[in-house]
Amino acid sequence: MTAVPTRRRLLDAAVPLIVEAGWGGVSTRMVAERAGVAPGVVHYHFSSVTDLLAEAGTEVTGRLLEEFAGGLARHADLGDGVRWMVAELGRYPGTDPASLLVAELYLAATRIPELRERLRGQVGGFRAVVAAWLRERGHEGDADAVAAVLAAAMDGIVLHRALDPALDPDRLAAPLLALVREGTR
Amino acid sequence: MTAVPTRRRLLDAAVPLIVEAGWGGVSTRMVAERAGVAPGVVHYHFSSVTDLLAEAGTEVTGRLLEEFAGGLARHADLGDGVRWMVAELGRYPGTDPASLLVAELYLAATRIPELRERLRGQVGGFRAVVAAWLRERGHEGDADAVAAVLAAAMDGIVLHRALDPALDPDRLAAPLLALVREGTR
DNA sequence: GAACGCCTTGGACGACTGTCCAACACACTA
DNA sequence: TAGTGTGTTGGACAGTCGTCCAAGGCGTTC
Repeated sequence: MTAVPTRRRLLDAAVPLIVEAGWGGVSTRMVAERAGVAPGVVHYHFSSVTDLLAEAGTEVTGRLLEEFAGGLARHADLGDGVRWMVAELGRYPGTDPASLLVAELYLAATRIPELRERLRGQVGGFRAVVAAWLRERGHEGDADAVAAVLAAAMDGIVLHRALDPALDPDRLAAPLLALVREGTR
Repeated sequence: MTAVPTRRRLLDAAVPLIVEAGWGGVSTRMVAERAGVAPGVVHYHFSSVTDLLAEAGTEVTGRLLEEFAGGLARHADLGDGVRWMVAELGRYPGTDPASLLVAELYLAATRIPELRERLRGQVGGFRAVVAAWLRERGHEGDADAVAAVLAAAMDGIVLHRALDPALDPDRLAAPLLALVREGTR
């Protein structure tokens, strides 16, 4: 059996802690304890706790966005794609770890320029992928704008679902379809 | 001149602090100092700092949503209303105090049930107002669903704009119009 | 075997935290 | 004038925080 490097274990321990305690609630000792190492080791591998959290967080969001973009690519039809997106929304009720992590990162990014830059790149890339997907499937309008609204709506829906679990994603499919269909013939 | 009651001053001091330091970063002494009172006074008027923040925050969000609903009511045409909404979005680049406060509250609500209930009520009420507005202006589809997507998209756009200031709200008007026009004849 | 670099340990440091409370100020009623 | 109640003060309390660092464990190289 190969031992997991300490640095890796710190990153893995940080992610669930951001979700449980919130960005500002994660302490050096918490991460160290969950990773099973001494407290001092955090500052050996990372310049600060914030640095560790930012790296651990964006690692996950990058993976999430890539998976999502990959799933979208598997759908040849605009309607199928949107319906798949709505089904995917069902997996993120807003109170699950992934949704909470993303929300924590968005918020922390407003205060940490370096984190904001990383997230901006990831989200911007995702928007570009969606826009390209729209164009390839026959969208002839302002695909960039539609992609931006679509991406923002997805995040917003997850956020609102966290407040109100009664908000049924399936019912939202029709309006989202209308959004995507605009500009096609 | 009438003196502002201490309780009121604490609430007023708490709001900008949530924005500056983040929900978890606001301390008893911070609020007291900014309000110009002794630290102990916080626990005389509120059962905890969290309680103070929740009350101060929802007071502001309630006012914001009411103003927004009122502004929407002034527009007789669906198109005019959406264009007004987009213009309104320009006032919330995501890094302004109001946007940040709302984001902080959304996130804190995932961990504080009582706050979640209050926010859920406010946002639910707002969705209902938008849905009614849609129906009165001739929307014959699932106005509740459209209102939900519209409200979520607004929040999502603010969030994304915080990451990427280059995201131009004006360009998003067309897709949002398509969203609202679905179901009208 | 000695010397080296990488990694880890566990505690020291000063600063800050939320909460609580005895003491006190002031306006009001009896 | 004495008494009561509301509001305020500033510090005590036990705890946690991020960061740093002397000390030591190892595997590799000379």
